[in-house]
Amino acid sequence: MTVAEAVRGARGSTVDSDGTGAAVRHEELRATVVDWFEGAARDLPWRAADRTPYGVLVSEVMLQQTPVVRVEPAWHAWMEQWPTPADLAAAPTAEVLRAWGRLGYPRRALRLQECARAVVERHGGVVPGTEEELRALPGIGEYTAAAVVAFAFGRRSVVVDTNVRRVLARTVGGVALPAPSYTAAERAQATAVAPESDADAARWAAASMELGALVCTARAPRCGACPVADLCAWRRAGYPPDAHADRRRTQAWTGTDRQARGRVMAHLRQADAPVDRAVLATSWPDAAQLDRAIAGLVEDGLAEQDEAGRLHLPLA
DNA sequence: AACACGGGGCC
DNA sequence: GGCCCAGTGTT
Repeated sequence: MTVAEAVRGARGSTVDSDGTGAAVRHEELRATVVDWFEGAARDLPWRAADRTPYGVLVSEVMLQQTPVVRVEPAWHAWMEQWPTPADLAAAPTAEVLRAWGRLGYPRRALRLQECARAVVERHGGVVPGTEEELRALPGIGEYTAAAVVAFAFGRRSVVVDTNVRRVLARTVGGVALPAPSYTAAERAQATAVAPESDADAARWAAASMELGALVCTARAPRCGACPVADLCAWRRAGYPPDAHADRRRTQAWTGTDRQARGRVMAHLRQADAPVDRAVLATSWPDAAQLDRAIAGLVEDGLAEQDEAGRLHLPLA
């Protein structure tokens, strides 16, 4: 008998302290999703038995807004080149930015190296295991701190990423999608659903994320393959449509300052010597926009100018 | 609370 | 061509 079956069998006798049935539903939801995860979990390298907290941390930072399929090869190369925080801390920043490649949001790479340097300086090169210490590191926010605590250390935390938000919005909230930005109410809901024990909380975190990534997807949810379809509030309500569809704005891309920044970074990554602004101008037609991009990159520490005004990636 | 911040793949 | 992705830091 699986855990979920045991829970379902015991449902009639389960104490329902608040009279709403919420405790029972949470328990059944968790147990069913965790059971499903046992057989459905992807075999990702940062989940391997020989994983390190540093490897988990690197994967989490790379996964901030970048899909798994694009992170996996970059993660392998990164871990081979810099297996420990001390290795990353000692690397030339230009190499770090080149290894980051086209993962996007290169400031994350900068912060990841700053993070490694902080780990060396503050924690003797050992990734800390509490949310408070992790949150104090560059590039580590609420989500990543919770994820490292759960996935690297197996301790309780409330891990809420875009997948978990969607799973809870649907199964518990009964709506198609969560609000455009993360709300305090969602945090409270996620906290209420999270199991008490370290091991159960860590399993639920991984399993609920995986359900959102593989089944309860944003675009075309595979409800026919969902282990919790029969207790999903959204399904029970008849799949009402997204109520904030009008408030979701799509990010412009073509012709934007962001694209100009990306173009300059791509040029600097492949250059083996400082690049003159006139050369960069051949790859971006709008001079004012190019100047803004360059100024922004220098401001962010992603590029530097030599005495002749040529651009290059930060050396150290 | 609202913005800025990459890039690629899929419908 | 719009939408989405294991978010964070700043204003």
